Amino acid sequence: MSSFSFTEENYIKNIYLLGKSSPRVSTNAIAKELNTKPASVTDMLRKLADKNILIYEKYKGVNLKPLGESIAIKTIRKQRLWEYFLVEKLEFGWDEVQELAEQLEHIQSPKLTDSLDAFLGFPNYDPHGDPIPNKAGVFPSSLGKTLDAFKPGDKVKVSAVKDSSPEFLRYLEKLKIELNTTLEIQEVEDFDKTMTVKIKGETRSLSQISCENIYAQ
Amino acid sequence: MSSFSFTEENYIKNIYLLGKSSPRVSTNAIAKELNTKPASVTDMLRKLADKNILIYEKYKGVNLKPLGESIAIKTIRKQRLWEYFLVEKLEFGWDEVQELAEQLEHIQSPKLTDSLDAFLGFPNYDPHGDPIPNKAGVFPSSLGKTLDAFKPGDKVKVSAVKDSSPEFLRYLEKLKIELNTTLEIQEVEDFDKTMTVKIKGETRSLSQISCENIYAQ
DNA sequence: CTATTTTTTTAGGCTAGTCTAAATTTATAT
DNA sequence: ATATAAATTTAGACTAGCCTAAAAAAATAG
Repeated sequence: MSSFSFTEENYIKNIYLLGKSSPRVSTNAIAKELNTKPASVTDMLRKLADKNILIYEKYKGVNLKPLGESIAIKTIRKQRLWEYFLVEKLEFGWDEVQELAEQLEHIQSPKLTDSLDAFLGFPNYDPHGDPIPNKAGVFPSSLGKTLDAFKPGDKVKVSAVKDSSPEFLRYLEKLKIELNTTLEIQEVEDFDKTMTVKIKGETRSLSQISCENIYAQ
Repeated sequence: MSSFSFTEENYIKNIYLLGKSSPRVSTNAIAKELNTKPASVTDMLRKLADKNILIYEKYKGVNLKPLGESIAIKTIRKQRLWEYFLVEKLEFGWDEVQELAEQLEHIQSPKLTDSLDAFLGFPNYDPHGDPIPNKAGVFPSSLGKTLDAFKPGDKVKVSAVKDSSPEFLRYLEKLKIELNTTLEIQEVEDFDKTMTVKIKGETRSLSQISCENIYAQ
């Protein structure tokens, strides 16, 4: 069981996140993200390449290999579970948990992560709305996108909710929206993004806030 | 706000704990406790002496100064709160939390510690029965001993409770026992350690379990 | 297409914390 | 009290991770 240092995990996680928006991650981008100098990044990239974490070609940027991706996802899972814990259980503000979660995410113990997950009720999203991968490394976003990402004419199936408070769930019940309900999107109001949808034959409107809290595909 | 590294905190905590059983803590004892070599310990002792954490005389061992003690107590507080969390909330066995708590105890955030304390209900003892210092660094044992440690004839004043569940508190209320109530211990049953005590003129009996949950001095 | 700017790498050096091996001090046993 | 053993310190070296300054490569502008 090779294990990775605090610092290595941090590099790997951030390379993964930067990789989402650009195919090759540059030395400078990493340095900026981690508040270090490009020279230090080069050193670390060499090291991580040797460890089979990523593919590194001089002057060409890097890409994670499967091993690197899996470490990144595990780290992200830990980070987001801790953020959820801090906000939901310890009553931190969602804006003050970042730094702290970045310390907690590097605690080494698979059992801890999974116990925490269970204790929190297997949340799908952290307080910032970012998806929390499950134990197997699968992101819930593979459950679909939030409703506001669709457009008139789309016919979609409800796959999950983001806000799972009793209030919201009761509201959905009233609208006759449940898991696997089919929605036909008819119109989106330019002004406030209110959506008109057809649910089981009935026409309803959903506020932007509601749409952001319903996943469909 | 000078802050201390993971490693420094660990040294300080262990020196404090070793200091409980011997007046001067030796280099070898520290090395054994931390699984390092005596030579490494010497280096660190020098450094900590320079930082005003402890008094170090070559070949004579060390003693913490007040600053060192306060850091040690804060670290112990964190460790024991995390152990409590892991056992009570995440359902770890009391025998598997040591190593993990030693990682968690070095997370830097006073707010985290106090929020965790509140979330856990301000426990006085960790799962191993070791006392958890409060925010001010006071150990609950300085609140007195549990009632079962006293003997017939003793006249004591209630200073705290260990179990602070609503059930237990309600039971105490019924017995007219509150903070600072004076108890006169009359008799202790050999068989099951039931105590007969006089409370505000009335004679009552307290089971062993109750006695173990009442602090007095 | 060449000159300049930007990005990246190399070279060499720093600190924290660790180690081994050797030297020194203290403790112990006769 | 002195010889031996045990504890401790010193000296010198190592690794991880970081830095600055300078060199090299790639991108960009005219």
